[in-house]
Amino acid sequence: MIDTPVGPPALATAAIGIGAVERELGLSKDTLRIWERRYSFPTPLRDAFGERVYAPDQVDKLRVIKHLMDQGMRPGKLMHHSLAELRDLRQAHVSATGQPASAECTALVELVRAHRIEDLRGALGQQLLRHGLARFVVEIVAPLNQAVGEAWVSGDLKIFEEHLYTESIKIVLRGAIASVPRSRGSPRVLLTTFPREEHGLGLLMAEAVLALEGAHCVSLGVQTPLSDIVRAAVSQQADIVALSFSAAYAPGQLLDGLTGLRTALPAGIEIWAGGSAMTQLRRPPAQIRVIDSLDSVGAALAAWRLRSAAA
Amino acid sequence: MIDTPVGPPALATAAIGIGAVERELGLSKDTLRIWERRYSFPTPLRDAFGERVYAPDQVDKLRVIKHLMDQGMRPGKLMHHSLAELRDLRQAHVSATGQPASAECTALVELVRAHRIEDLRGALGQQLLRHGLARFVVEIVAPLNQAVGEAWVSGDLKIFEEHLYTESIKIVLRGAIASVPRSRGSPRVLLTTFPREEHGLGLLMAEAVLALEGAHCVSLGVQTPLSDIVRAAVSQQADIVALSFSAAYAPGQLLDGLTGLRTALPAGIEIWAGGSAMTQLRRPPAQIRVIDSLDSVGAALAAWRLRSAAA
DNA sequence: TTGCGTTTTTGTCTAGGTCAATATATCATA
DNA sequence: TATGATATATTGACCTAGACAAAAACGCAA
Repeated sequence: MIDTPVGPPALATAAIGIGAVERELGLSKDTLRIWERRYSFPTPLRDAFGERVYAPDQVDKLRVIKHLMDQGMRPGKLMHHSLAELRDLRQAHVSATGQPASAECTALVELVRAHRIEDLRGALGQQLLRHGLARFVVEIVAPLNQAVGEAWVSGDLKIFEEHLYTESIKIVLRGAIASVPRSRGSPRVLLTTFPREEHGLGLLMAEAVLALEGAHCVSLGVQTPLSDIVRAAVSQQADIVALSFSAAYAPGQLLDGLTGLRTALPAGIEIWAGGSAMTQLRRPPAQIRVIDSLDSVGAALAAWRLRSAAA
Repeated sequence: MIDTPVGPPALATAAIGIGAVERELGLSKDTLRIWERRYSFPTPLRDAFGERVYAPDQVDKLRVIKHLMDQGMRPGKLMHHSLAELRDLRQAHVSATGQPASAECTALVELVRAHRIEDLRGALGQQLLRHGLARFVVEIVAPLNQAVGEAWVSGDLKIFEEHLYTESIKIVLRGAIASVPRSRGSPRVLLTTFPREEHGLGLLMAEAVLALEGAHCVSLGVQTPLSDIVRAAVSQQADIVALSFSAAYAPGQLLDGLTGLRTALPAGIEIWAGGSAMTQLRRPPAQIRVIDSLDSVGAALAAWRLRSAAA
């Protein structure tokens, strides 16, 4: 049987409007227009009504630019490079900062690439059993996320493959969390993300580690407005509010949000913040516990319990 | 122990900028500005820099307006009414279209309101056992969603309470789905939502019913770009692509998206679309199966199997 | 190194205009 | 009385172009 090429040419090669780019890349219309004015990129064509129409390759380049900006680079430096040069830049950045992927990791990414999700879930479950939940999260899931994210930007993985991967991880983690005996213990931790932050995987990883360490977790899911985080923390008698920020989260909103939350939240409730956006912060705000890595959650919890016992 | 008023005055009463309103309500800046010009509402104050600042009560009114528009009403008719009048309008609309909430439903909403999420989860689990998964989804979860949504718009429930509710339902449903023996059966169904549609609860409900009926479900989670839906459907050898649209989904984008997807997708793969946005459509696009209610999923599946056997 | 002004960069906001798509109202026809 | 076509009104997405605060980078002193 011949593997007929079934790709959706009409969609994949179709040029798209400014609204579609905004939705797909998360770059506002204002931003797209002003880049065009300032940097002469992108250079969208115009349709019969004079409206901007972005070619697929420009969208690809914009995607890479967005990714590099999420890593802390600035648009002015990126805009004039070619797509190939940008890929090199990214490569250099990755090899400078990240550690090489483990063999297990590579094998799992291979399963994603082959769309063998049944096998992927099986393999994940196996790794979970082999390493235990804590090490599974820290040593397998975290680097795997990294690797899949990288592969996506370099075009090795399509979005749907990333979705398949994410869903699989979520299923495995949720299953594991559900099987941790539900402790009524302390501290009580409220987990959520700020508005605009729709990545819930980090949250789930944190919940897994916290639950395993005997904390009482209540998750609100993603995108809770600040005032509601406060209300929820009070009503649930939380000791800690745990927040997760992915790399794409705007640093300005992050700091404003955290300081605002700190002010609004009763002093007795701690704020723990983690995720890649936190590690890039030059100066984390006062009164916030930054969780650099899921490794350190256990220690942080132990410290909290000591403080709590002393008080 | 006295229940001290701990509300976050600084946050709750704070006026917000146009960008914040856009994020919170999903009304674009363009729309907010043009409403102001055309209808003299909203009437934001200006800060020291001449930028729009929306008072909390206007945001409330905008929220209700948005909700009524999602029900099919038009902005021009709504804008000049007071908040109280809008609430009456909504009430009238609800009593005209919806069926009254069952006793079980009311009791569960009460648990949400009281923030007794442990009890809520217990009660949900109990209902699940009592009714079985299919009837639980159709007779409990669906009306409950409705009731919670209504309560949120009328201000009876805060967002965080809705989040607590949603998370609880998701946990219960996911647990149930995981316990359905994973069939390698047919049809193979790919579940997801379009970009901009971030409500995954409907998807989960559909997955529960489908899985129970012996379909092989693969969920991509929410917000998959069209071209990736096509790629995923092909790579996973899906027979059916199932999509969910909440009330807020823009009808224009919905139709464009569905027809675009229909064109791009191989003819052998069916598209099933459900959710409240679908029921409001005057004329559903051709070649799309509209699922009016989760009730009808069983029948639709049976029909598919008949067609499939005949072919 | 750290801290503090200065300059550059950057994105969000302002205003008001255009226009296709959609919904509604009106009228004609079977 | 329905159905269908046509005119009119409504609506929001897009346009240009300018202003300006916040953030980052730079230079320099302690």
